[in-house]
Amino acid sequence: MEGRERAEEPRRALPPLPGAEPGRVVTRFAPNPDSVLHVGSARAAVLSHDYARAYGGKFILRFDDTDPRIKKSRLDLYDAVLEDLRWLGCEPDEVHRQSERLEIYYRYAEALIMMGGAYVDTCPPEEFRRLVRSSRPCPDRDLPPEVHLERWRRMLNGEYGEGEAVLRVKTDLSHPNPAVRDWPAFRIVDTGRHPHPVVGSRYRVWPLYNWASAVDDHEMGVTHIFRGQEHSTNAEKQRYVYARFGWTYPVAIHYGRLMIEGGVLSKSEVERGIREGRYTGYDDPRLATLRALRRRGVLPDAIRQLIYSVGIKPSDATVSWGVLLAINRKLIDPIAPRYFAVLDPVEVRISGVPGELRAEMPKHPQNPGMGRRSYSLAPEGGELRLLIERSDAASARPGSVIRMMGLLNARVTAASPAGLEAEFLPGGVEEARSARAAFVHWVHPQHSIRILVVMDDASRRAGLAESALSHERPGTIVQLEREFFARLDSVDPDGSLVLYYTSQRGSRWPRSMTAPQSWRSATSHGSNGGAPRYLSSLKASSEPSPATSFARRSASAGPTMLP
RNA sequence: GCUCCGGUGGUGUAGCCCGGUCAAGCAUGGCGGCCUUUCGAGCCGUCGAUCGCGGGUUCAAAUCCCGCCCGGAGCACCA
Repeated sequence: MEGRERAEEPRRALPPLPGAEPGRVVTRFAPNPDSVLHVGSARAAVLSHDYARAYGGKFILRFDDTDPRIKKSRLDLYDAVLEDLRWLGCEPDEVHRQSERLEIYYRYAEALIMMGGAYVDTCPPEEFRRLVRSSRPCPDRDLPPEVHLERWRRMLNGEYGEGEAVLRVKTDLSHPNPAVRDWPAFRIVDTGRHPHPVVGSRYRVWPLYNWASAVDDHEMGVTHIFRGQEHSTNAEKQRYVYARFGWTYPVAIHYGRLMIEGGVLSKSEVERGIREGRYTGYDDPRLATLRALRRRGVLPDAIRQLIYSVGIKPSDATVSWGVLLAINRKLIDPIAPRYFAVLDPVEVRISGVPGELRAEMPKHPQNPGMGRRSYSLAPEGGELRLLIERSDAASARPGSVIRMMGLLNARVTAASPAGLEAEFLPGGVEEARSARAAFVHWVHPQHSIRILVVMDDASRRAGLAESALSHERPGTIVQLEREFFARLDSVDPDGSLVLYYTSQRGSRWPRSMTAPQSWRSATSHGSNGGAPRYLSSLKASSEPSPATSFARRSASAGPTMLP
């Protein structure tokens, strides 16, 4: 692992962990369940989990839910976080909630008070701040431990109101960083008015982050801590507690923020946006939450590889969607079955079709084991009507040859904004090649279903896809050939199959900068300028309501878990 | 303001500790080409950084030293 060989591949493995002994590594992921996980939080989770596994150690999930008031936890989010974590492949060995461990924090507090290492401060906050800024003690500081023990009991008994007393850890009043000087360990919360979602109003004295964290990391035998660099002064604060008790502080590794360019990530912005209805939920495709990425068809391993490649340095990193999606494409390409879909359809009328034609295409060109999709298409009066993409039709010229992939070749005889007329040409792929034909995908009206694609900017595009698509399970990531990857999601109330856009090659943010011109016309309601009557009279499918069977499977399948 | 931390192509990252083989590797992106029944997938090629700026040490600096500039984080009875 050492040596100075050049990296020729993106990092696929973790660098060695400082101070790690095989079998003795304990890590923890400590979120506050006040929102769902996003790519940034995934960084701590993945590193903590993967290092624990790499060294045969233990990975603990600990909910840091000790603020019943400002960063209030929500009961439903404890489960949501665990679900996100499992999806990421980070199954915890133990799960704890700090709100259920208050007695433990109290015990250590008492011990420290008796050692003279902590005191109950009854100075008004402003007064304390004024004193400590000039390195002077609050008068309470030098009272004997017995007095503070007594005050501590009174705190617990509810004899002080909110803000009237706080337990502080004695550190160093001349520490260069005022925040480190005698930092607070416990404060009083009126849980009658602000009940905690787990323990209600059972406790009034609540530990602050540094106390609960310090005690738990020791109690749980944590050896390595991964967290954002905003916690680096906290490590410094906690070292005072460890020194007093004679404990060894874990190896703390701080890293910078990980953001996705243009992806909304801030907890408060996510919460506010959802509340105000600007986002459809935690899984709105514009968000960089894990749930949004999952719904879009981003695999957990893509996120993991991204985190590995960004590494563990303390500076912030803003990666583009392109990088994440490119990693993801490499993973989904081998497993995504191929289907035809036309989002902005125009009609092609092909005359001279000799008889019934059979289209048969592999679901995956490199993986025959995935099966095939096939359709028998009967011409009416020698004429076959197909739908193709408007942009494809626009580049066809009378006289040119067009290849309906997997089906037939035809020579274009007339082209207009309403569509194409063409005449059947015998021959297959070879003939099409030598005629320099344009290879295009198509949909037959009688063998199609309606689809609705939720794009990465949350707009919706309606279209048609070949009917076999309806036999795929929800959660499957497919490639709509020559267009993009998308994840099968659900069935819309109007019967359309709903897909979430995953990505296409070269996609950047904002995508509209690079989108083909044909996309501009179709934004939210699925334009169909060329064949409106045709589309509206279209039957959803010739097959026995595939949408319904899809819906049934969809309902029983539960949350989508990809292999 | 104070305390930490960081600055390599558009973006992310490797190298910096142990100076030369680094006018700098990889990925993404742009461009061009190829492709076995069919794909905006894949493959190949190519474009793009004198390594924040200035000075110093040295035969030699992205790598060591000093100064400056820029950016981030922290400075809560939040986590």
